[in-house]
Amino acid sequence: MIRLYDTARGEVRDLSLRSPGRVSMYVCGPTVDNLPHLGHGRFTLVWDVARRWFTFQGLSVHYVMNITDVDDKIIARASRESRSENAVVTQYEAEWWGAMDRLGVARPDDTPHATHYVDEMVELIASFLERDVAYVTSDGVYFDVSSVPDYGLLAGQPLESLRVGARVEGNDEKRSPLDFALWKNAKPDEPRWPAPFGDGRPGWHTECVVMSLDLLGESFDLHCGGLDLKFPHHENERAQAEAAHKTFARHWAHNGWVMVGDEKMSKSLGNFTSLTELLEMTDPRAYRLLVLRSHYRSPIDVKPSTIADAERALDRLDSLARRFGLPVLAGENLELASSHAWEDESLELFERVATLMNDDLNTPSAVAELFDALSSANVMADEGHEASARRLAQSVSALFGALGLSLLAGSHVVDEVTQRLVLQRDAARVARNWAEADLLRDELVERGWIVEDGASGTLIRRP
RNA sequence: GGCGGCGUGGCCGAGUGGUUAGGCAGGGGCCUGCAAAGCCCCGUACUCCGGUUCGAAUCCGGACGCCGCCUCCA
Repeated sequence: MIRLYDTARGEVRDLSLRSPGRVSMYVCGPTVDNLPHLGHGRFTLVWDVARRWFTFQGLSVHYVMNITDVDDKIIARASRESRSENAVVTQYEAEWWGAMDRLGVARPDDTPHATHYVDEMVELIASFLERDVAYVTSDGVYFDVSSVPDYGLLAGQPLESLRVGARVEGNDEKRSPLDFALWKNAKPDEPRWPAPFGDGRPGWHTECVVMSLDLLGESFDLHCGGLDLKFPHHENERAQAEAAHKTFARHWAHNGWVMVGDEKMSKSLGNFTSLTELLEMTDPRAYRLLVLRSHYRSPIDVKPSTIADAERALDRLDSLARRFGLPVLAGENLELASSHAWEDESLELFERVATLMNDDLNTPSAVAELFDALSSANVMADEGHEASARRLAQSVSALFGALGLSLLAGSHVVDEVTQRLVLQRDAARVARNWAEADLLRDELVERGWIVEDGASGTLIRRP
């Protein structure tokens, strides 16, 4: 049984699936108006891990993540840069998927785009107008939040208390400051779609209701996103579903923020608030490991010291792969527990990890278990129990693979000169010519290699 | 004003009412020709003050500090 924190209830509870063995997940994706930032990286990693884990456990997962390709910020950038909205969207969506690939985030099964669902949104909005839960103003159509009795469920407060603090701004034709735009009338030179209530474009909150229900159907299992979407975005999705008399998500799950804590550091050393930038300066797996090592609902601090910490921990994992020559797992392929043999220590490890993961995705404790097992495998090997050591190491690798983290033994293209140095050094060592061997090692190090002496001779790898 | 979260050893970061989290860094040792990798050992922790308890970092109350949401945001 998988247990997961449900934001709507404010507690960890059993994941109740619409149909046994199948998980339908909708994750609120990015607006493609800019380069992805660290927060995008975190939420995609968190839900990628969840998806992979569910799959690993034998569940059939339908994973949907939308792309918002119509939005004020997109229009603003297009106008600022004197190009079309489409050019902006095309560029930044490509950047998005490029970053996702580098992060090792598996592609969703469906990636609906808002602009492909405008007709359906218009239809929904029209039905709201008919039913009088929405109203027309001079600049568009607004949803009347007071028409939904339990509005505020996800925010954890009733409508009245939300209203007190809400900052009133802009359009005072709104009946309540909390009412939100379903449709924005087009201004000159803005993208527009025809609608009976005036040409324009959809507001942000409508696309996810329409697309999630279209692709996953009513009463789908899991609706995920960043904590900041809890209110008002998800609240507003819920409100629309309720108003449309549709049963919406069974569970709501939200991941915590990314903090860039040490501002001084980030300013001087590496101010990588851009995910793209981070991925250029570090092994992308380090970010995944950093994310895995804190609970998904906690905030994480991403800064040079925490990244460096993760990189060194990664070294330790990779050295296991080197020692046992483990194959590369994860990546675009989702691992299945059933494709591995679990016995003895491996089975116990698998069960401990599963217990932790199934308890609200306790990745930090699961990772701790895997590090423990890593040590055990090394000890076994040191003591000469090669076969069982290898089995355990393979299980560690498989379980990291289940979390989307590949252990890399590090295969490298070795040029001829380097190869000759390695052979010369081996010869020197056989001849017990240590001075020569050390000189050759220095030379290899200068050429950027890390040199280790293994049972079979000189081993080199890149740092 | 309303709602919510957090405060763990040098750093990151889990967790349970009573027995080692884990990683990184540091110290010592084993192994090694020397290293590296690996292994072993070491150190210290639970913001503060009360309370409940045989026993609390873990429950309750209070204080202090930090943060978030209520507005576009992953």
